[in-house]
Amino acid sequence: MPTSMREIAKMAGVSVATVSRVINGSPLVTEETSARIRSIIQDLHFVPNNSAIYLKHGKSQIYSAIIPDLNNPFFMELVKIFEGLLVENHRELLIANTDFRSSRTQDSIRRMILRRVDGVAFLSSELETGSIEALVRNRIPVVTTDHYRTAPGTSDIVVDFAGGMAQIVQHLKELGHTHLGFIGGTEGLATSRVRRDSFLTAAMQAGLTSRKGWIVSGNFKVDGGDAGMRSIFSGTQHPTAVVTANNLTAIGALRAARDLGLHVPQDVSIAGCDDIELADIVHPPLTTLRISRRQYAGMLFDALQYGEQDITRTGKVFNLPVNIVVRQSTGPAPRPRS
Amino acid sequence: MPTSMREIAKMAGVSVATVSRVINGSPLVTEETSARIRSIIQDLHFVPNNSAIYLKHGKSQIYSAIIPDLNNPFFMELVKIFEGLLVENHRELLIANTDFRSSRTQDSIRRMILRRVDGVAFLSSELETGSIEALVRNRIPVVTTDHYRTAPGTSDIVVDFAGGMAQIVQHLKELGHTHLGFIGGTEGLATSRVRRDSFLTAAMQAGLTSRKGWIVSGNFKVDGGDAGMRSIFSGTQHPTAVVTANNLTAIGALRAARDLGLHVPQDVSIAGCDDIELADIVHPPLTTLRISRRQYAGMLFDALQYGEQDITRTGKVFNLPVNIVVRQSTGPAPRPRS
DNA sequence: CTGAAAGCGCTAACAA
DNA sequence: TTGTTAGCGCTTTCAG
Repeated sequence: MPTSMREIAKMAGVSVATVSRVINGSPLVTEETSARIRSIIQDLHFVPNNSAIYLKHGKSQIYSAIIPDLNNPFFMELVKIFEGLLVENHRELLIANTDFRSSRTQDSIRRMILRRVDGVAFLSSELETGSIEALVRNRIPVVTTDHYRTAPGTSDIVVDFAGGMAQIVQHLKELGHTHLGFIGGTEGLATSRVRRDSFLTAAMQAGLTSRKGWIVSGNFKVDGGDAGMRSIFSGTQHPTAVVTANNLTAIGALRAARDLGLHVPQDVSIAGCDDIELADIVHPPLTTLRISRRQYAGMLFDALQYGEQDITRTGKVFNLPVNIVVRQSTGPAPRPRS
Repeated sequence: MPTSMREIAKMAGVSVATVSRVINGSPLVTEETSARIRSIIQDLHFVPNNSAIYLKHGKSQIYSAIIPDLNNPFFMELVKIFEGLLVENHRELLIANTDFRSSRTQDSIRRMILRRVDGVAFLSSELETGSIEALVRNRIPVVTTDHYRTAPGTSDIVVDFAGGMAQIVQHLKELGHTHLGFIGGTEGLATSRVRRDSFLTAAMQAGLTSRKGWIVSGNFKVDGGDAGMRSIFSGTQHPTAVVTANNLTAIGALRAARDLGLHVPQDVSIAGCDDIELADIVHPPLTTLRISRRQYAGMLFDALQYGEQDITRTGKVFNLPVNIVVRQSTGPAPRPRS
């Protein structure tokens, strides 16, 4: 049995209360007794039981992140930074991967309530509002991403895709592109719709054209980007630049382009979203929208803290800016071939 | 305040014990009372407090993984599978990223003891034995990787680099390569030494040659692979094939090769270790050693379970096989140019 | 400055 | 079949 405070109290010939005071640095203990107790704690490698402490205060000091796809480097970089931030703030991170499956999301939520975590960060938008209510009812604050709604105890982080897509389109326009394609995210997700609409709006405002067969859906993964690219290039007319909903999609598009004998960026330019470290590992390095993971993680934390202070208060909306990073997957538009 | 069993007991006009029985599916409750209680639980969305349960029987049902580099896709894939496995087995996963820093490892260990996790999986070998003892002393089982030692409560997973390197070297030999280079892991880590020694032994046994300047250290990251490759090719004589300590290193080597104007695999073959999904995203797709993440995760779990059963029992050694996956980064040896 | 005691939410004897 | 009760390890009044 791991040692308990009682045992060390007995050894020191004091009460558990005194031991507790020493551990918590209370000033009302003689330096002498304090020193004696501390040395015993050292000898026994005693570490207090956190669950008992929690049971006392009703806080677990654990936050949880519910993630759609841990294989996506963007999420893992985010998780890494978020974890670091939590540790700095004396909290722990519990992770739950949902594999894009709603059933696993539901299950994760239940587990988080069971664990009495102090907050839940959803890194995906694909969730029914009902699930969130169950958390808030249990006084667990929530922060969502691109959910486009707030509620008591529930904040939302909104990624500025409108601004980002405008930057990408502008960049492509300056390179002389006029015909653009777009490989979106998974059909049916709010975030997919916003990314696509942002792209379409930006293209329209820039006076660039696209057409039906050039706007396809993907799945936020490499194979979806690959398939999307092949679909776009299956017709007789092709765009000179393709924008994708995220970087994994762009990587797939890049691979398909190579297989189709297209040179990037000479024959076709490709631009992604969600900069990831790997973006400058693939060849050619990807032009992409960069979302600061640090800023994102900071917002997640702030939002959860805000909710913790008063769970009945309606959450805040955090705006997450994005910036284009130009690398080598975009270049001057080729002569139109059609 | 989240509802407690007492309140729902009061509402149902029964004792907390009965409520507890219903929740735990005890057969000794009238179907009638049981139904009434269940319906109240439903209405109030009551979820029992796990910390109290833990406090009762001394298990947190949480395992933790201590990871050197969450940015390494290999670890992330492993974490994802491990998390899935734990959830299936009614446990949760707490993660701690150490960024290869010993101080962060120490800190993580302390936190895990504080949390009274039921087991700790070290995904890196870089740790002092002392740290592990602190865990075992607190009755927390441990599993290490490539630590090459076991102790009470401490199992070890040994990756079969010897066999893997032999496969790689054999493959290169069949392609006609005779002069090999090697970019290792971080200087000073046991796992780096083993990978390098395995390579050297395999090369020697195959009768292939290497030389001092062709055996360099890296850091298990992309930049280390890049630097290592440049170092190897800075001399006047060059190997025709380079083996790396992991895939991130191989990706860096690939990038350096491209910058140096070397074609892969025409001018130089490159082979990695630790297959990761991204291995077939880079171009050319990497020839590499595949370590089954599923098998690895299963071993971690089994080892921890084994330790939980009897913490005083000396841990087991698990052997993790690896297999070469031939892709396109290796090819026939070019004519020797020296 | 220190101790006694209550209680956080739950489980598991032991009684009834 | 159900209730009573004693803790699990800790914090925190309230008394000394």
